[in-house]
Amino acid sequence: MTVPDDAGAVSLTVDVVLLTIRDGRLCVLLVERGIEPFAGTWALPGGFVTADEDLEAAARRELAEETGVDAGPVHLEQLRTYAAPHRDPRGRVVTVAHLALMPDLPHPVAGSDAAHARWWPVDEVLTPTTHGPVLAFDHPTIVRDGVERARAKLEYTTLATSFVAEPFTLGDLRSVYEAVWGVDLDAPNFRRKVLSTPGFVVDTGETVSVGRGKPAGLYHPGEATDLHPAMLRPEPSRDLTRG
Amino acid sequence: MTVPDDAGAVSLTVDVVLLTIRDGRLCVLLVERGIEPFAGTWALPGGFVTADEDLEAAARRELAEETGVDAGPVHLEQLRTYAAPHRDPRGRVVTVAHLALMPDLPHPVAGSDAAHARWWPVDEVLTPTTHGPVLAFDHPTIVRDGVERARAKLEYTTLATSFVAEPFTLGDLRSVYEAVWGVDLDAPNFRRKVLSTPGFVVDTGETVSVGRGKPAGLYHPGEATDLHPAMLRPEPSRDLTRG
DNA sequence: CGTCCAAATGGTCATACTGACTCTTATAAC
DNA sequence: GTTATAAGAGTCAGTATGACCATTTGGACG
Repeated sequence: MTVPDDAGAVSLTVDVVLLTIRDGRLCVLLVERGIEPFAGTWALPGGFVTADEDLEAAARRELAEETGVDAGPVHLEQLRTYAAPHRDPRGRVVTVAHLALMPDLPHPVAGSDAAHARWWPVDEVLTPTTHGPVLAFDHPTIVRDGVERARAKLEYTTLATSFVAEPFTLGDLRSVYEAVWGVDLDAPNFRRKVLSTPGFVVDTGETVSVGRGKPAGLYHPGEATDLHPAMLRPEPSRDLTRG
Repeated sequence: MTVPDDAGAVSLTVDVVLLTIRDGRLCVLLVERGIEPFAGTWALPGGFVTADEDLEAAARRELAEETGVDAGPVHLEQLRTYAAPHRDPRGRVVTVAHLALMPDLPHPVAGSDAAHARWWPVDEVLTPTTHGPVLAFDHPTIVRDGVERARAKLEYTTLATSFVAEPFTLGDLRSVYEAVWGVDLDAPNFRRKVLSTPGFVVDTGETVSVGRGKPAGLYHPGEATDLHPAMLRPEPSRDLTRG
């Protein structure tokens, strides 16, 4: 009782849209390809799924191997599967894209295989520019879908906390929304919304002072995962391509 | 420049969670398996993706072949990919599950291969009962995910119209929400919400009278796809397993 | 044929949430 | 010490919602 060799035969890969926020801009991690096809262009970290490995394990392994990112602390979820017949010139390659979010830690983009990994602002990736990267395969579509998923999930989940290191201030958290959505949010209203959502954040009781301004309270992520009602996303006042 | 035969080699299938509403209950279409593995149990319609076919085409083809459903009018979207290493005893079979919604038309569950297709109320599928079906593979999980996706999308999209034949009354549309969510909605408030959302429905100007009660206005689906703000889902008052 | 019923439709009102805004406080930079 | 900056506290009007009540209308029923 086995599957005929040719029944639905494909090569299966995972790719990871790893997002973080650097200098107030939403950024995606890309790896420069050293081999054909698409040598010299930039691709999402990813690779073939091995024989006895599930998808999430494959995604975390590839993340570690190709970019030196310890996938332990990052949020990882399945995004979508891309299977257009000729998306890969080598043959029928189907990829299960994943979305990963992490804070802007002193990023270990320095591993062995990871020498060619780099953070790119998503606006430079999504809008073709002279100084932006050229993407391999259908990765522009995948990046776009990943970013849109992230934008949507900030509305109705507490996932924004995945973008900041602990502990964080409400200003840090607000900066996440502003960077991902490309809008400016009213600080008092944002504060009211976050604090009125049970379990969104937990007050540590401590404060920090960063440069000018009144010291800010420090928080940890709470137990809540969903926002009811949702955080409303204003129309993009800033240019969304600034990501 | 090809992929080594063994690199990420899997068999790829599509499966479809086709939902409709019959007699006020949310139902899923299942097919009785005639062959091993899982002969005699019930499975989602689906099958292997052919060499030059994309996923959506495969899903529509399988729906037509296995259940006689003309996939033209049904809403179809990718749901999630399931790839646990031993989910299929025949080998490494990965399935891309899809979610499909259709109105309760005089359903053509009568095609050739489709002789073994049947609608099952989702509550009988999700909660093991003596008279409910036994599902093959990891299809219980897939059905659960599909139903949860449908419930969620009714909140923030106009997808409920995919469950009703045109033209429809606001009572028909409200019944969709009530069946999928397992709640009772206030008719005047529901009406206000739907009519105040531009492009949710389009008034035909005609009315119908069905049995008792004041004749109801008839509507077509509008151009809108998203609901802002969302339709709020009350806590399940009715038992959700009645789904 | 008249009455009753059920469902659609048309409203009201209190409450919750949001967006826009002002004001105060506390710290670092100058 | 003064000022710039950001956090934090609070106000107020507009909107959306949930819970109701009232009216309309055609078929069902006697």
